[in-house]
Amino acid sequence: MTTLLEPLLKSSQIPVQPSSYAAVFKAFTGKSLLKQGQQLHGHMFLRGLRPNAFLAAKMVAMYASSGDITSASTIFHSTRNPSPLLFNSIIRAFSLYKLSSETLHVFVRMRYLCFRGDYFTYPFVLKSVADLGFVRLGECTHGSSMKDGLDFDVYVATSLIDMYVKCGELCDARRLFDEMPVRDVSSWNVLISGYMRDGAIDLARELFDEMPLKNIVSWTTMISGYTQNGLAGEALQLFDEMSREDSEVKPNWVTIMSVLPACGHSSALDKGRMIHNFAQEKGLDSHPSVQTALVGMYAKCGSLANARFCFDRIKPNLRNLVAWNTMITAYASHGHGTEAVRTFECMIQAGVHPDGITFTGLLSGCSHSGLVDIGLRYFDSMNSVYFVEKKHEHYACVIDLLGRAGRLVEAYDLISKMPMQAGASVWGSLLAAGRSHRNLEIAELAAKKLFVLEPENSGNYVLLSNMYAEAGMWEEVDNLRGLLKSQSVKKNPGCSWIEINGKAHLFLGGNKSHAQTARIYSFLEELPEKMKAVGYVPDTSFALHDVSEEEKEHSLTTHSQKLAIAFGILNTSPGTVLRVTKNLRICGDCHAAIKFVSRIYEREIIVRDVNRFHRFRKGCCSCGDYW
DNA sequence: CTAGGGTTAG
Repeated sequence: MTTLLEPLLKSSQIPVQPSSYAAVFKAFTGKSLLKQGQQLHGHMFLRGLRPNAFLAAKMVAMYASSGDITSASTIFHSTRNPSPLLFNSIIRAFSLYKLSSETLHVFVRMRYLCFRGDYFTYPFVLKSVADLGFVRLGECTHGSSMKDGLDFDVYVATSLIDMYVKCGELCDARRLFDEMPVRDVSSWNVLISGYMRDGAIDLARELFDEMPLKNIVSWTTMISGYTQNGLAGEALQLFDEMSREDSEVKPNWVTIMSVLPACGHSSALDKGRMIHNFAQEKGLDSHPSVQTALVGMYAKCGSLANARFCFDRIKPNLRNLVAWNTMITAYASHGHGTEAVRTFECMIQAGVHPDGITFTGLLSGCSHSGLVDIGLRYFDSMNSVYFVEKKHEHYACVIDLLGRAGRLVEAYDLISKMPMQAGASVWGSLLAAGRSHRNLEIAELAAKKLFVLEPENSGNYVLLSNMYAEAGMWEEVDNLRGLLKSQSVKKNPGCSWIEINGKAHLFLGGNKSHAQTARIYSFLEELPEKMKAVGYVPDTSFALHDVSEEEKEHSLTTHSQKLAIAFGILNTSPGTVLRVTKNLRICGDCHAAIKFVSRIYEREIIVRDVNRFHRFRKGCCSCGDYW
């Protein structure tokens, strides 16, 4: 491009026609040639040429595409007779920079000057409206597009649907879609995405099945929609379907990035590895966002080493906030607090500014590793050093930090000093702390708040009930059970799953429907004796039943967690690492039992519960019994 | 010119 500029600057017959300049500005647009553009601008200025509206439009486009929105804005504002083209250029520029209110401001002025919007104007204006989420404004814009006779233009109508979707007006979006005379793949995609974001999975699926032509975005929208609605299985199924050889669409990097969290969610390590290999083969693994998604996938599948490996493969200058956050959270969930802290400091060194998510990761990392004072210091520095607002979730982390360490009074004190109303996560942390430090008074206090805040959460009743049971307070246990019934709380059934050779095997507590039930149960029946021989004492306080000690012990042996581990030991060769995932928090008895199992059978067992990872080796757990 | 996106405590 410089070749275009040099002769122009040196030539004795320097162009005087604004249109010549305009042509060169246009040539510079979209090629990050800011320096050359500025040079040309300066040259023009020295020649005393004031840009007309047409030239200004080209300059705006050049500056906007080169990252200098300020200059673009200045040029727009200093042009005296703006044309519709100039308005379109600046509207496009502001909208791309997410300067939504500026976009609308300019659009209003454009209307005031009685210029018609065209199909280059409305999509950008509507995008800004969508970003702001102002339905009323959207309706006005809709009306305006009708007046200009463009409301059924494919682009404009699709943008209108997207706007209604993003403002939460799904019905209006649907009506418009149904009325459209001509639809585009994008029109379908916009609505599908809207339904998915609204959790209307079935409606999304219906449209997807119905649409005449699907492109890669349609497929990816469905996959990420399933993932975000917690339907990992459906996401993976759809991914497989579209990856078949005869499929007319091919996954791209966005698809890969969208499907990886589904592997993470279901702890499908083998599946995740397969997708990683697939991405490598197709050259789709070089994008930093894909690499970040890989870090998250490996971390959630229990493979911290692979997570770190993928993180290191991201080019240092491309490690953005999300990448750092993912790595910090990975260490935190695996109980590697010191590493989380070290990673945080590296991030600061690298000049990346932390956000709220960084601190939830960092603080929970400190919490899981007992780094109480370090955590408290970071909490204090959030506002003052890093200018990150302390939000409710950060208080929840710090209450957890103090609570785990047994500093219950301080934790309670902090709750009373919170600048906002303490919610369920804060009281939940306190309840857990009361439980693990056997402080019935604190636990009762927290539980009472929780019964009001989230009456449907069975976990709270179970936790308190277990504490009553442990203290032999059977009357209170009965009362709680009554309360549980009257509130018609559904007990969230515990389940665990293990992946063997790429296939997931799911176990429910006490369930006997698995094909190998007999083997599993006989394995588990022999287990207590073996464990008792090396010093195990069952902790029956984790069984929520007012029954004899013997029976309690039995129901413990069939916790889903133990079924999955028994199945794993029976179906893998000696020495294979077992990875088990549980939908609830791991119970104390299972935790103790797995420690023994890891020793007796010489296995490394990695357990992921709702909160974190436990890595059992040689009779010890990575959490140091601190969870 | 419109559509799909990786990180969030307990």
